Amino acid sequence: MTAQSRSTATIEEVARLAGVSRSTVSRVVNGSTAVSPEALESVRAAIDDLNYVPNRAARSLASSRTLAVAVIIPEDTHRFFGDPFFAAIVSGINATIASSPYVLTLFIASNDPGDKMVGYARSGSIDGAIVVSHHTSDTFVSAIASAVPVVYAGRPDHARPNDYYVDVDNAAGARDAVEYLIGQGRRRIATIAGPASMSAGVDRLAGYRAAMRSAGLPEVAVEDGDFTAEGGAAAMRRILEGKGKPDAVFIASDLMARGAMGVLQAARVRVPDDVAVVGFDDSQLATSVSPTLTTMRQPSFAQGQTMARVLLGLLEGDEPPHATILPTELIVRESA
Amino acid sequence: MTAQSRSTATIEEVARLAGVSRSTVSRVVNGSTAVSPEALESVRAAIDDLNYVPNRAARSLASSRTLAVAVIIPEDTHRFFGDPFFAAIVSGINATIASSPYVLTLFIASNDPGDKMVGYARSGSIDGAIVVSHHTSDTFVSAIASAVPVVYAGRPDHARPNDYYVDVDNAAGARDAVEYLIGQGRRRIATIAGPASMSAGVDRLAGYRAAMRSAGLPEVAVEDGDFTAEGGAAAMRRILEGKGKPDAVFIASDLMARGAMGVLQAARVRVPDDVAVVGFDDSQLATSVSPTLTTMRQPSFAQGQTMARVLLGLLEGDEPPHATILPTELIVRESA
DNA sequence: CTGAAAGCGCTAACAT
DNA sequence: ATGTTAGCGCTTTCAG
Repeated sequence: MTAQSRSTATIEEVARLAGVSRSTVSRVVNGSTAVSPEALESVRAAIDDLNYVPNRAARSLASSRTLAVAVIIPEDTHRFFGDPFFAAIVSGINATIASSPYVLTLFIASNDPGDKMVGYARSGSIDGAIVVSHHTSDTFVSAIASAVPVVYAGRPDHARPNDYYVDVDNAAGARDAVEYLIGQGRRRIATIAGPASMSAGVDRLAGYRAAMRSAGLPEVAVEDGDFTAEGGAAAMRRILEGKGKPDAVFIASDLMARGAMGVLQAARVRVPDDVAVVGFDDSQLATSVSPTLTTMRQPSFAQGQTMARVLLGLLEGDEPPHATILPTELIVRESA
Repeated sequence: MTAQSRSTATIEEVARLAGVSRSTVSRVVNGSTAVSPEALESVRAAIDDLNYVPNRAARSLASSRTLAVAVIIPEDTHRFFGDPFFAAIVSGINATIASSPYVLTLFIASNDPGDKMVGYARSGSIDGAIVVSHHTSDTFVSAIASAVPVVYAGRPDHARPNDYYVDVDNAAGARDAVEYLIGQGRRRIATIAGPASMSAGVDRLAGYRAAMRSAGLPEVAVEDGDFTAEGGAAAMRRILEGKGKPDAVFIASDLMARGAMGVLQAARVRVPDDVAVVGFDDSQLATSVSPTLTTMRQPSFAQGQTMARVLLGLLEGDEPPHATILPTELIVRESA
């Protein structure tokens, strides 16, 4: 049996059965108020009888809207599924879109030359998109943005004034984390930062610096850990080999923190007794390492929800804020 | 800026610029051979010039195919992202679809009353679907199946003769696992099974029984563990309290095996010295427990690829096999 | 409140 | 090899 053979009733047939015109059926389907109770009733009955579902292509062709939005993830599947950040974000997006008339399609870009996704966006298949990625600089993302309204997760690398994005307050989060360490009496606080090419990396480092500056404390050490466990370990090694022995380290991601804690353990540095450690993300990792990690929680689920809300607003013709910044929250555990 | 304002060129404009008819442009776009080199050239140039992308809705309306397939996951997002099985399956599907002309959209059914997804399938938005779920009995899945060709992951609960599915050889896998234990000299082999409501549970139990029977060994204990860690623990407790002290346990999932091993540990039963344990899945868990788990590996990525291939075949009008069964592989680690 | 009519952008016979 | 001609199923003015 082929797909073609499984045809549904058309609006024409519904109209005939209901004894009205196509227009009236269309009005009922689209919830127009200007329909008499009797017409409404008979149309509804006909729709039920025929099990009618409007053809999406025809509808979209006539109205030039699809009632579909896409989540676009320019990452390979491995990374997508391995990173809890994506899970939380997508769950949030999904939760919000599910209770709207829109349908959500998820697009993972792995192995995709880019053209297929861009073509999809430009072919009028979706009304809008949410782009979730660690590297928003992909050229094809801007090709999509020129075709449909786009909302980004996190501040885009080269954010333009009319971009829309939802970010967590990385700078404030980092500052709070460092201030917590200071409040604990720590004075020689180092940091392991994310890459300068990512806004989260930049902002978290800025937060660290702000906190240190306003407390009048010197920056003991600043090392780049590349947001990976290995990078975090290497950075920690460099810090230990340096002269400024720290009594605390603010580490810009849990993954890097795990790497760093391995190095501390190997060097027989006690956490938190000798060196306190604060991470960032509050991923599952935070509770699976030992000692458990004190870390800044990112509201990723809420971020997803918010992005969806912004996009839906955009599609309704509202004027949502271009930037929405969500607060973070310190989760205190054993490491600091 | 609204979506409507971002219009693309139409086939009409391309035709005019190229100095040919719409039909010729359509032929070029669709790769028909019956086009003269000159026409082909000028059409291509015009397409480039105008940055033309065919409108998907119009195309789909005229041809009644969408060049889109969906992966449908009737699970909540939490479960979807938490279970590595889905990650592997979806990656496999994605890998195969990516190198086809089809576009893949992922549909997670959480919070969905079902109607939206069914409507989507019935509205002619997709040419076919792959259903990946732990519980294939959802009624709305059959509603989808009546609208477009569907391929299932795993044998459906009440498989009908013209269903298409790709499964792993659960029975053979279980038998091999038990035979491995027998080969190790184990004689008093118990099993913790999955629920009788799931084909994987049924088939793995059948495999255990077949192996025991043909070795002439008695079934020491058969307990249901419900495919959860807690269920596995409870089942193990029941086994330990029973009279037939086992020297090995075949456990139908890694998750249950983890629960069971916790109980063994608490009861000071040494693994594998006192009791050997073999799991099923080869999930990440298998290497994160101690001792590491000997387990049957499921080829989930390949299963995804195969399902995609079957679906594409179906859409091409081929007649792929209704059932495809993939072999499993024993991964020997420390627990047996 | 309702119907008639004109497309939306494309494909697919059918001619030529 | 190419153009002409009907639609695909729906929305949307525009009359009435």
